[in-house]
Amino acid sequence: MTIYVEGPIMPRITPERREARRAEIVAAARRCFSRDGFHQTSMPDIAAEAGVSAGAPYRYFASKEEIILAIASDAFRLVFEPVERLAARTDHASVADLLAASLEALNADTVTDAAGREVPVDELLRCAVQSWSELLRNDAVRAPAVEGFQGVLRGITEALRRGQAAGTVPPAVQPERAARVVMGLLHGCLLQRVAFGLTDTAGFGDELSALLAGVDATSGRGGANGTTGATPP
Amino acid sequence: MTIYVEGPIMPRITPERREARRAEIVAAARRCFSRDGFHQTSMPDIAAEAGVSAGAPYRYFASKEEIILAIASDAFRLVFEPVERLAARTDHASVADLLAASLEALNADTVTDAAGREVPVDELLRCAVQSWSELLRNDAVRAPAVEGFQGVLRGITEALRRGQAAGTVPPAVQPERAARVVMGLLHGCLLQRVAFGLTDTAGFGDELSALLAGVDATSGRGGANGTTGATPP
Amino acid sequence: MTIYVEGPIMPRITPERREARRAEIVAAARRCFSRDGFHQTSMPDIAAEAGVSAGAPYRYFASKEEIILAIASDAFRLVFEPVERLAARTDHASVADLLAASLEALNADTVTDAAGREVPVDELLRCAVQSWSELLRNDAVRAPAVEGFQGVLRGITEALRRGQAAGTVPPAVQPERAARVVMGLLHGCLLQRVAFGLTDTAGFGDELSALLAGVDATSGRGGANGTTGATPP
Amino acid sequence: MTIYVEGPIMPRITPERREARRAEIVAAARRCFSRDGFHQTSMPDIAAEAGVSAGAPYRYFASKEEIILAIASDAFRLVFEPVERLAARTDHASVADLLAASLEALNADTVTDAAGREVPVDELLRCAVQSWSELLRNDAVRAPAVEGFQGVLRGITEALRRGQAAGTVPPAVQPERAARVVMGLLHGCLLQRVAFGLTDTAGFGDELSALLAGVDATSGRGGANGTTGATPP
DNA sequence: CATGAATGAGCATTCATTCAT
DNA sequence: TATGAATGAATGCTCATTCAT
Repeated sequence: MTIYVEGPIMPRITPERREARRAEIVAAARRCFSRDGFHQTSMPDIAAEAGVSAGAPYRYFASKEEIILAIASDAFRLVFEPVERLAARTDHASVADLLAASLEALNADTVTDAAGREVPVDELLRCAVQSWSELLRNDAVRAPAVEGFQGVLRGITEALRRGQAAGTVPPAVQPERAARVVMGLLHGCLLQRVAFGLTDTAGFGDELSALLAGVDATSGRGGANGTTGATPP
Repeated sequence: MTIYVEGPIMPRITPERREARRAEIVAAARRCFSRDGFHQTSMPDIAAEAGVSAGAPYRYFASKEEIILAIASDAFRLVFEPVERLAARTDHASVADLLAASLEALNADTVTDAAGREVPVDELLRCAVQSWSELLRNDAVRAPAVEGFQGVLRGITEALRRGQAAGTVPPAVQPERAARVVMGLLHGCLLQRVAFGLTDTAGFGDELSALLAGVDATSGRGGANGTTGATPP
Repeated sequence: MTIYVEGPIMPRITPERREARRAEIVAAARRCFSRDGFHQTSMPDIAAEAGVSAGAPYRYFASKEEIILAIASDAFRLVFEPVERLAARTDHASVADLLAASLEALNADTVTDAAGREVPVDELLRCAVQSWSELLRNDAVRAPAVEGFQGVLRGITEALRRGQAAGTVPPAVQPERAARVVMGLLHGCLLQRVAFGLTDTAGFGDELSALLAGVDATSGRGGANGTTGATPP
Repeated sequence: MTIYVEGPIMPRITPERREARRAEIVAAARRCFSRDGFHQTSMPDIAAEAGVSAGAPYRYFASKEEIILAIASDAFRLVFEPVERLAARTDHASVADLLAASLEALNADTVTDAAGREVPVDELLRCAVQSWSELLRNDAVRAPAVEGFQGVLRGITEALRRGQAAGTVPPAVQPERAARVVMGLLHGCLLQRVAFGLTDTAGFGDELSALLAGVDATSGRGGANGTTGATPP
């Protein structure tokens, strides 16, 4: 005898499984994009890399652009989050500290994403560089990127203000401008690593410290500062 | 309509005319690339923008990639040349001077190319960002770009060494690393300008000076702003 | 959620329930087809409109074509049945009577199908027009449609013959040809209603009467109505 | 020596050649559509039928829909033009004359299009039936079709009014309604020919005459129309 | 039985490139 | 030389259908 209860029938795959599948597709897309670029990668390429059929990605993303957007977001988050986190919690960070914190993420081999999955940093950084191109002409990429960037800038600015109050940041520093310098160095370092083959990013942060500290160190001397072209006799 | 009588072989157009035509095509491509991106621009788009037939660009460039390459080269040259030039000729440049010199180019509205033609800086910078994506996976773009970058780096390094000898650069500075910091700031600033809408690049260079000078300032000197080459005794 | 215990084979749903489900799917398909056309409607569209899963329609129909076939049949039946019914039972119908009977169905808002379900006439008529396209190249649609059409034609022909015997149809009328005229007017009227926006189908039938009666009128006799074929010598 | 005059260079193909090529593609599409239907015909099918490459049709039509539209227009024109032409020039047409004129076109094997090319009538009529489906949900097809239809209706209406003035149309006829009857019969006849396999459209028009004349005949005037085989003495 | 994820062939369309004129 | 028509492979995406759960 058959007993049955009317009611909605459960989906064939659990939300976890679905999420895992989506992540596989994202990971495959990231590998493809990192290797071949957003526009040299076709949707069939992504499907093949993920080991699924050509139609499968469309059950998880409405379009190729949506995949690009997801990966660009991940990439920007990787770059922005560490420095934002430090900026949020410290009251006596120096400029060099903030930069060092942000560069740290670039030096890791992998990061762990929100769902606990390991993601190769190098892939994400290569996607980040491509996302810069993308945001030039794609509002869906630009808007959140710009907003995220401004958020980080604000975070750093505030941290520097607190640092000035705490005496760890020189009073002559203009927080808004310095925040841009920190982000500029971060982006510049990122680019050197992935595009120009200079993977030694550690020295990068160190050198800013050295530049500042070096001046400081010599500060017995007067015009230790390089800007002063005219060092007095 | 063209009427012509066959005769002894001679170029149908003068070399000057040919060069001008090529430049028109490059300029059209640059406008398209700047507006729509390398891969969203089709060859017919470029031809239409240049006001020539679909086949015409192929008489000047073997392929679309070659046009991209030409424009990427122009873009990299714009970024590298000013700082390289300063580095080559000065014996007592400070770190901030070098950065200021390189940022200057980014602030102009137009530059003059090798053939004396005016080129909008903004277009070139947008193409530069896209070229970064391109060089990730295109050897023809990467090789000269990396070489150019290393050349600039060497130039700055040498200039800093000479600066240390001259006393305008603190001895604690490591020239190789500092050169990378300068280029990192240059690229970071460029990106902020074209991708994140922060066009105030002037303050950017100023702030590095301030950071350095600020430290200095704490050691007794007031001059908050590093750009002032002329610090009185 | 469905809980069930295996047991002796028995239908999981009652035949009534199954039939009702099938009817829902047909109704959903009819709405979709009427709105978007046979070929702009996808199977997922139909399933969604019916509120069932994508696979469900395949438990009732082997293919999309079978659904089209079912609906085309309904549509043709709607058009053919009323006139066939009148033709079958009358012994003294005039040409105009037959036409009027067939047009009546087109003027209703809904009809009741074999299972007693209300079906919007407009939906069915729109499907009928599409079925004409379909039968041009689909034998499964054409064969029954042509057979049905010929059946109606025969029915009308016979009715006209009986009418001639009864004196309600003029002897000069050729029954086969007149039957085609009746059906032609029916189809033409249908098309005007659904495709050309002329919903006033009532006047349509009236006018044929007028045309016939009008001629009659000019010949001196009062018989205002063409249905009165019975002009005695 | 080469003499040349600057100026626009002529296109490689003459406008005539271009027009001929376009006509070939239209003819190929018409054959495909007539055989397989609008939506079962793919663009590659059309290109192959025309003996050109897959991309070629896009140099003449922006999209598949545009090809459909062009052919639907041709089809509607074929149906509307003959009756419209007669209606425009006659002052003493009878209802039967107008119908006969419009049916004549359906009986031809080929018609000559605006550019003087022979077009098989059967193909066009099959496309006409499909266009009826198309106009149900495609505004680009519907708008001109409805407008054309209303134009013909007006033309017939006016002709009937003039006929009433001339005494060739009975005064009891309501011109608007009769015009719709004429068009309804035309469409119904068309459908019988292409969809239901009844190619004898001649008898169709004859019978309307018979229906009218038959009545008339009984009133003493004699067999007005040759179709009425059975004119009693 | 019912679900809905998955498949994979197919489609409309684009575009880098060629080449007859 | 310059033109622009033509090519044909490739792309993003859809959808009828299947089948494991």
